[in-house]
Amino acid sequence: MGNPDQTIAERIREGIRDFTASERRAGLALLSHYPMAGLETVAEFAARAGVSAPSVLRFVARLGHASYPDFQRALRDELEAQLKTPLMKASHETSAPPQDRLGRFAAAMVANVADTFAHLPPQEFDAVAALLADPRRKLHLVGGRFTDAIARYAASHLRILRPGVAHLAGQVEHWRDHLLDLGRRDVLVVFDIRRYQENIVTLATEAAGRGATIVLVTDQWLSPVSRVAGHVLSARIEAPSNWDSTVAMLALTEALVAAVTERLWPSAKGRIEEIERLRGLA
Amino acid sequence: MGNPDQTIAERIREGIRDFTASERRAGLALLSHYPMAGLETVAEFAARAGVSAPSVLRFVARLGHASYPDFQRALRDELEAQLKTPLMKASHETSAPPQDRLGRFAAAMVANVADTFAHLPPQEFDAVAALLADPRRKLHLVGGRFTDAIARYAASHLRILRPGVAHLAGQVEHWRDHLLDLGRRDVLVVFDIRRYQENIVTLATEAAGRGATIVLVTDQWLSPVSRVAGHVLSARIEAPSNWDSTVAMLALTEALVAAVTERLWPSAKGRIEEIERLRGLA
DNA sequence: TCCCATCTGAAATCAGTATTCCAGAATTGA
DNA sequence: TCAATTCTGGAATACTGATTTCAGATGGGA
Repeated sequence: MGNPDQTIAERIREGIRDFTASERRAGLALLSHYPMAGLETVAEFAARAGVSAPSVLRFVARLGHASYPDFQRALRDELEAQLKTPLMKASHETSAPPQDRLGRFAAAMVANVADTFAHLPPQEFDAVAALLADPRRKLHLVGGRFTDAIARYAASHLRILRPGVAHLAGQVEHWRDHLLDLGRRDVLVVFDIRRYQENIVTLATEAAGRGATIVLVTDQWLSPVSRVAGHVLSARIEAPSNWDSTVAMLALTEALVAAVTERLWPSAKGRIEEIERLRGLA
Repeated sequence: MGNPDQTIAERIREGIRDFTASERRAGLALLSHYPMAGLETVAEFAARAGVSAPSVLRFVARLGHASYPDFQRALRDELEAQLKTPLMKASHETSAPPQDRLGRFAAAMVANVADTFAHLPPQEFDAVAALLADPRRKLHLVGGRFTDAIARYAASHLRILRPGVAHLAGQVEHWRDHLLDLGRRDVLVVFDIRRYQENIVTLATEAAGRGATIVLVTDQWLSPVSRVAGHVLSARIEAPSNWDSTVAMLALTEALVAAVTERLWPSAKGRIEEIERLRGLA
C-alpha cells in the first residue's frame, strides 16, 4: 500500500530515478495528467504512456500497490481528501455564489465555526474539559430559550461517558430544587447567548454563591453570567438571518465532548458497552 | 453523451424530481459524495446508495449515458477540467496540517459545513422550505437519540413563526397517539443519522402509509427512512472523534429556518411581536 | 377491491479488463 | 564480440464487473 502520508505523485517523483525506462514513461504520463490518467483502464493508461499494459502493472506494483484497482482506490481517496478542502466549494457553484442567500448563509456558518476555534484559548478549553471529565464533580447543564437544545445534547453525551450528569430541563420552578443540592463539588454549565435570560443569570449567581463552579458557554459579547463564571468559552453566533446561529456553539460543545471522551476513554469504554447491552435488552 | 455544457451534478439536481425512487437515491448518493462515488464500480456505488446494481445503471442511462464506463469518462473529464484551474496549488501545499487535536477537529467541522452546503440541491432545499412555510400543513418533528435536540430546536423556532408545529418528544409510546392524526395534510420532519433507529423508521413508514409527506434530514449515507421520504436533505457528520457530529445538520436546519422565516415574514412579524408582548407579561 | 402500469433487484449472462507467461529484444559487463 | 541479465510487450487466461432478463413487488386508478 505504500506510505499513506505521501501522495502518490510524491512517491513517483521520489523514486523515478530507480524505475526502468517504461516505468518512468508511465510515471511521467501519470504526473502530466495527474491523477486522471490513473483512473483510466490499464489499456488506456498504457496507450497514453506509450507502453504496454504489463509495464503499467509493473509500474503500479513498484509503487507498492497490490493491484491496479487498489492503486485506483488510493488515487480516488487522495483526490477526495483534496476536494474536501473548502476552497473547492467556489469552483463547484457555477453561478453567482455569493449572491444567493443560501451561499451567504453557508459562508457565514463556515466563518463562525472557523473564527470560534481560531479565538479559542486552549488553556481555558483544556481546563473546562478536565473539569467535565472529573468524576468527583457532579455536572448540571442548563441553557436558555434556544441554547437549551445544546445543553440537552451535551448532557445526553456526557451521561453516557460518566455518572453524575443532570440536565435542568424546562420548568424554571424545578431549578429551585436543584439549587439546594449545588455545592462546592458541583459544576454548573450554562449556555447563554444574546438576549440573555434573566432567570439564567439569577440561577448562575445563586449557584456561584453556594460555591459551585460555573462554566459559561456564550457568544462573543459575553452573557452577564460571566461575572460569576470560573471559566468562559465564547462562540460566534451572527448569521444573515433574523435569528442568531448556534452552529459554532454546537461545534465548540462537540469539541468539548470529544476532549472529555478522550480523557475518560479507559473508564468510559466499558460503560458504553454496558449501555449498548442494556439498550439491546429494551 | 448528454448536454456537455452542464455538469452531471447539475443534471441530477435538475431532473431529480422525475427520477424513480431508487434512481433518486443513487443521485443523492452521488451528490453527497461527488464525484468520487461515481468513479467506483457499479457494485460499490450501488451499495453506497443502498440500491441494486441495475438501478444504478438505469440511473446512469437516464442521465443520458450510453454505458457506465461512458458515464465515468464524463465524470473524469469534468473533474479534470475543474482541477486544471485553481486548487491544484492549494492541495499541493498542505502546509501545516494541524497536528493538534483541537485544530483537526475544527478543520473537520468547517469542512463538514462547507461540504454540506456545497452538495445541497437547491431545488430540494427550496421545496422543503416551501413545505415548512405552508400554513395549511401541520408540521411534526422528530429526531433520534442525538438528533432529537435538533428537532426540538427547529420546532422551537418554527413554532414562533407559524401555528401547527408539534415536536414528538421522548416517549415512544406517545408517538402512537400522534400517528392517528397524521394524514395527507401533515408533514413529518425526521432527523435521523447513522445507527438509524428502528422505531423512527417504523414511525416514518407508518406515517407515509397514512399519506403524510415525509421530509428527511439525514447523513450522507441516507437513513432507510429515505425510502418513504418525499424530500431528503443530507449533511456531513464525520468527525475525528468517537461521536458523529451534528454541527452541519444544525447548520442546514438553521438555513431552513432562515428560509422559512423569510417566506413567512409578513405574517410572522406580527406574530413575533405578539409573542414578545406575552413573554413580557409573564 | 382488482387490474394495469411501473418499478425493483436476484440471478444469469456477457464483455471487457487485469493479470500472467513467456519468448524475444535490449542492455550490460567482460 | 559474446554471454548474462534485465527489460519489454504479444498473446492466452482468469476474473471481475457491467449488462440483461425476468419474476415479483409496488403503487395508482377505476
